[in-house]
Amino acid sequence: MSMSGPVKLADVARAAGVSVATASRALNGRATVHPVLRRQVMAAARKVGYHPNALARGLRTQRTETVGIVIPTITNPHFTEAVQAAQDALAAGGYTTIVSNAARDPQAERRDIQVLCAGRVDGLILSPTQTAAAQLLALLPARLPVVLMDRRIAGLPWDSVAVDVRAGAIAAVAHLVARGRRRIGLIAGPAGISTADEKLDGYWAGLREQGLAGDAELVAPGDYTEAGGYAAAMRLLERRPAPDALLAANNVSAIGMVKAVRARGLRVPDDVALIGFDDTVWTQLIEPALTVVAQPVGALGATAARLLLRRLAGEAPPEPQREELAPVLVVRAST
Amino acid sequence: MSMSGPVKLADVARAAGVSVATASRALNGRATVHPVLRRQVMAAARKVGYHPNALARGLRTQRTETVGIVIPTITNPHFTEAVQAAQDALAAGGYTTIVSNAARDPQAERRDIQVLCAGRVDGLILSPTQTAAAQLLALLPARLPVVLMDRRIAGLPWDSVAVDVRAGAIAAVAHLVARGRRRIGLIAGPAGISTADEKLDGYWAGLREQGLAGDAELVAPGDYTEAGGYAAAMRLLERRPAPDALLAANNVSAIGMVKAVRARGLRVPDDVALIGFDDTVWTQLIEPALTVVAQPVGALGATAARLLLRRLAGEAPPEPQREELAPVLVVRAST
DNA sequence: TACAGTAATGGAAACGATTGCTAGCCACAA
DNA sequence: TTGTGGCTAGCAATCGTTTCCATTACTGTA
Repeated sequence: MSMSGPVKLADVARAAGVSVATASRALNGRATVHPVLRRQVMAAARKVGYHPNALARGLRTQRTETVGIVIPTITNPHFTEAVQAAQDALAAGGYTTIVSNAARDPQAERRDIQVLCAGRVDGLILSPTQTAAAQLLALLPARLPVVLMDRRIAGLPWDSVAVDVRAGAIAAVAHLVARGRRRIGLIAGPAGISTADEKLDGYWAGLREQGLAGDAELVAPGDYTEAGGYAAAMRLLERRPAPDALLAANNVSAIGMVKAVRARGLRVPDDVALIGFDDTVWTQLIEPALTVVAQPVGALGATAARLLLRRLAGEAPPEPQREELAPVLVVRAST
Repeated sequence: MSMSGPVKLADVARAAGVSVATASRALNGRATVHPVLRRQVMAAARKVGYHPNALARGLRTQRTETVGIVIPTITNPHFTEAVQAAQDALAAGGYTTIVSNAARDPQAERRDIQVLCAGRVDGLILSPTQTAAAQLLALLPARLPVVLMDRRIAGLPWDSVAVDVRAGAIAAVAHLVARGRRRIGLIAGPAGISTADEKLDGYWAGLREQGLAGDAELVAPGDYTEAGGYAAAMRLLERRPAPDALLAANNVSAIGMVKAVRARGLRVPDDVALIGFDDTVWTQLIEPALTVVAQPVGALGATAARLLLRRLAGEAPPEPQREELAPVLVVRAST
């Protein structure tokens, strides 16, 4: 019973008194196996505690029924909600999902991507952060179906889905101006990431649309972290004349923004109005509740999954599909 | 160039003018291969865009350098922070990590566990929710190193690490009583999950230690969800005499608790004091800030990783190790 | 020059599954 | 009795690596 290594198909076959081939067919529900033998095999498998080796099976069939999802941080609800939704959709399509959070450094990201795609998955959903387009292409097997989620990267022949955050930023600026704000500070995201670039672009476009010149001094570089958001907000609040509104480029830096405003003892929205990106759990719990550009993160994941499933089924047109989701400005007490 | 299927080692060997054996040795940095040939092979590999097939390699070597982590929900920071920490520790040990969130139903949980462990990983970190001990044992290959994280399950021969939440609940009750509270309501977790059971146990033990009889009417069954927490809090607040304090068994149900108290228009802590479990991002942002039993979730993950790495290295004693981490009561304005 | 000893290479056997092909068996009809 | 055909079961090839083992080439010494 407790002899050598893991129990394999051959053990089942021996216990059932049949060949490996028959055992395999019986367990996989293949047609041509006698009902009696099938039952024998099933019983034997249970008795010896058989678990098929996914590696061997995948090697032979060239399919793993598994897709990989690579996200920058597993601790940001923006991504985990998307993953959750993607996972549900993929499960409905018969695929299991494995998640890898890259974060850390570019090298780790590349390594993680490589580990995942080296034959382990049938497809990939990617939200790359640090790795350039050319490198990504070189990293992945040419034929592997890939969907970019929450990222746009020029020159990659893959489907992609993203939220129109440029429009979101424009809407946020318009809303603030409608509330009488004129000096709007932006806590930007890291340059080079498509979402950050688009938000910055939308910020300027929004000001232009409102007939405002804007002030480069009111744009503080950030890095999508709480500490970065705090520091950026602090710097912006020192500008003179002072900003009468702040816009944080993502949910994490918004936390830093809120803390900075409180540390300064400013009243919201009287002294300064606040807007964040992404509607996370705490935005309605704080006082005053935070106005946000809500992103349909669930739809983000679900759409990515849908695109990938279509590719996997071979039903997608050859040219890359490009889906765009609309954000929603949720107005609350902070503006 | 763009011919059939994925490029394999044989292609590299052909391009470099060597045998597959030599190509393999060169790429793996094995000793006995001539420097010149090695360079040739490396160059050839890069040129043809070679990526080793992890399935084939794993099949041959019987190792994947990968560990799996199965958690109930990827959207709860309690788990994602632990995963993050575990991942860092495992990466330092040379392992990559794949995460699977089970949630949904018991069947999905079992399927996910099985998918992961079927030869794909060298070890497993598990926070099982729905699956009974006996089933778990049957599910996994006998020799697979497993660590239970944030769960205690009797009768399983595996290492485990958990927070002493019983002590946490006792401390919470003691603190409330010291603040003059006598009717303490508990929004419990789902019975059967070790953390929920221990918190409940600690709640009663805490009352006993304070010389209070307690009142079964003040314990509301919950399910670790926001909706459940809201409903439970609402029910508790209807009791007469009314509770003068509420304790929520986890971070998610605490959100429901806070919202219920606000919906009732009660003042915190004057009308009712509040305590939650787990110190998440919003606990300091709300007004008044929430007193919590903070759990060392990072240490939870790191410890799980450490235990697993020891097992993988074969350095662990045969009997299951059992680590316990201490929670910390963080007193804020809500009590 | 011959020989021993070392270093480097290639052939081929695993790893554990799936599956095309062949062949045995049996019933039935001629 | 013999031929035909439909079910089934088994043999053996295959997936892409790694690695054991044998073999070859080369170095240095007697």
